[in-house]
Amino acid sequence: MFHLSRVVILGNSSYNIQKIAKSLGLSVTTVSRVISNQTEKYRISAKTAKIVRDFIAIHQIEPNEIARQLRMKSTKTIGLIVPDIANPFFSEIARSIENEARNNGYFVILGDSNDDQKLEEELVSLMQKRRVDGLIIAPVGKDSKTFEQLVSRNFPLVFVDRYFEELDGSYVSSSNYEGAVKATKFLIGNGHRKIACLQGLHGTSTNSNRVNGYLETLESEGLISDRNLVKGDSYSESDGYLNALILLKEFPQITAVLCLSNLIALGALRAIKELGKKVPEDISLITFDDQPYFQFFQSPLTTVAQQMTSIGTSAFQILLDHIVSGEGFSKQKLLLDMPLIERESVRIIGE
Amino acid sequence: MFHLSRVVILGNSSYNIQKIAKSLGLSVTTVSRVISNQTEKYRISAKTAKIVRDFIAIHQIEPNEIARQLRMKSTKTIGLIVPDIANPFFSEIARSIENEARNNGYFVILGDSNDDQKLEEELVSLMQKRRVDGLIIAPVGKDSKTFEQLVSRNFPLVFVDRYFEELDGSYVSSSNYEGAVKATKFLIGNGHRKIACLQGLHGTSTNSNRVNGYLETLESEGLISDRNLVKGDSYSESDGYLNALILLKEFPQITAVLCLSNLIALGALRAIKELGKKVPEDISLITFDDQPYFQFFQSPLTTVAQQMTSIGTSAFQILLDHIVSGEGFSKQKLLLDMPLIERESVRIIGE
DNA sequence: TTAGTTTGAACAAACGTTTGTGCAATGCTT
DNA sequence: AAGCATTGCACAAACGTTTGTTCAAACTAA
Repeated sequence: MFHLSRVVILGNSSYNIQKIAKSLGLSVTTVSRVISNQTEKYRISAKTAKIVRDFIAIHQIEPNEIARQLRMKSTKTIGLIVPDIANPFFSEIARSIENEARNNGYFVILGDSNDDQKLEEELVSLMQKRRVDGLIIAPVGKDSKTFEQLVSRNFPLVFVDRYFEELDGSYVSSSNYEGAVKATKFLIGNGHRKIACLQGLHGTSTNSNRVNGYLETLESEGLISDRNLVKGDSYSESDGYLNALILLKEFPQITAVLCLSNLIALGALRAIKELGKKVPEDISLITFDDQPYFQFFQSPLTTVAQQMTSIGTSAFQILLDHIVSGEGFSKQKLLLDMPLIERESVRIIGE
Repeated sequence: MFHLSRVVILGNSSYNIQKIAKSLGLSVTTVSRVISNQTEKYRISAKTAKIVRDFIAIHQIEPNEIARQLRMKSTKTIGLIVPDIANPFFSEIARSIENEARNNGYFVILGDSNDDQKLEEELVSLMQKRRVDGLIIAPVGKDSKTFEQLVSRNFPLVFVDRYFEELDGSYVSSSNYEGAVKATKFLIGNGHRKIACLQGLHGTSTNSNRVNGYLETLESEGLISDRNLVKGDSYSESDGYLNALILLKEFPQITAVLCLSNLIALGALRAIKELGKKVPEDISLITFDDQPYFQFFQSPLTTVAQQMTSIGTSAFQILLDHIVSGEGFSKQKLLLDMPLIERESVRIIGE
């Protein structure tokens, strides 16, 4: 027999629990129960358990998780769909979700919708096929129809960043209205009267809330709120650039601009530079979404920050809660505080 | 009968192809073959195919992908493990990989190793259990032992960014040596003689290549290469900060510093600022890993750029090649060009 | 009409787990 | 020594697909 049993097999050489069972003269059942630590419940002797465990350790066997998923009807996987994983705002959220997920035994499969509604819908469908246990989505945000069925089926789902008023789904976002109020008041407090706003995607919750906060603050502070000073229709750098250009040419009296995203701010900065103007000497600027590197800018940016890490961990916790409690879960809507971080991009205008 | 068949069932109400078959009075086999577009091969009539397809469309059925994966022994999923998904360098790579993967019918599951070797190893193991078809890993990088078995088993695997000389695995990275040479020559060409280097994790391929490029260029250009001017042991912001502080205090004669990562540069900048010095007036700076926002810095940073998108797409293509060609695959080692992007963080020193 | 061919679909095994239940063998009690 | 409780493990079905093969019905040709 040449001691065949002593041949060393490296790595995961397609061993499965059936082969383990055969090699050890045990039943598949027993092996399975040892692996899943059910030895107590099913009275597997300590001796047998050790034999199995040693064998697995020596041969470095990784039991087939797919089969387990099929049998258990649970994949221990969640889907994460974001509009742009390369945007530090979303990648920071992704990081905290991944961390939280892993610490709770879940995997996350990543989908980048590229801010495209169609693609987003496709990703949702694909992830359903994959039988993810739940979804965390930073939706593109204009249209809730993709998610209606998911929500009405009570499928575990949490929106982050943007959400839908008309949909009774869980979400975690920031108190965007209050954030905008804070920023606008700060500008007014520093003497600014002609304040423009570079907005993001029209019709998204995030955007509406911020724009409303901005407009209503202007009015409550006794200034005129001029819709013409609100421009833009995307959270992107290019949109920020283009509209900053238009805005500053059209209304030279503008002394401050409120940017509704980090990318928009980058675009605005590019436009301002190109026009030969300076921040904050010529134009003051406040933006949403704080980034660590903002402090190193020519003029370190004053920002309204989102608590990305908290958004991520809360979102996962809510999702997990939904997954485990199933039908009995009641939707959670969470709005996190937005601290104003003062740096040097806002000039004080004397009266 | 109350026309029960007309009850509208919304969404994926746990329909599977068995129930479809039963509802339609067909066999599971037939339904499966329609779904997988094998109607030609198995001669399913167009009429039958249409009936099945219509039924699926109406009821919005998503066939169970898990069962398919089990049967097919292929998950159409790859694992992506990076040290820090919140680092724009890695998130950009992640984006291009996700894109490329989706366009080829693959999903990517995300793992953040948090620059921790232990965690990285665990992630690899977990992903093996999940039966990913392949792995793309930006390894922490000090120790190749985690991957030895994977490579010797010829498991589809591509390293990005960092890799291991001693391991015959595929990788996609940048020509780090040449990049460092370019940067160092640029500094010397601008009159700098005392050039320090803030390095990343010691013992990683990326770091060694860059440090060697730096040191050897100093010598080839007739300057003294001083090992004491090379400090640091991590690609992180905090490491950059700490070592910049030490370095600048210890050697006040330094006129330029070469940072081996974007995060290190951020840390160095913080230290320089704290010491009351200015870039480039007091200290010139070049860093690896270009970021779009570098142009807006107090002193727009001159950088040695990596082609993140190309790294990602190439890595996936190589991986796919390995997956489909199986045993017959021959390893690919790819080093992408690193363009030097000149901005304003390097001062010209007169002789 | 008969034999041969083509068409359209079904049977059943397999992928690798988990788990309710059954059943010897052993231990304990009196 | 007999009866009962406990211990330790195995049987077999189920999860939802895919696919080689079989087979009846319909068509074709002579």
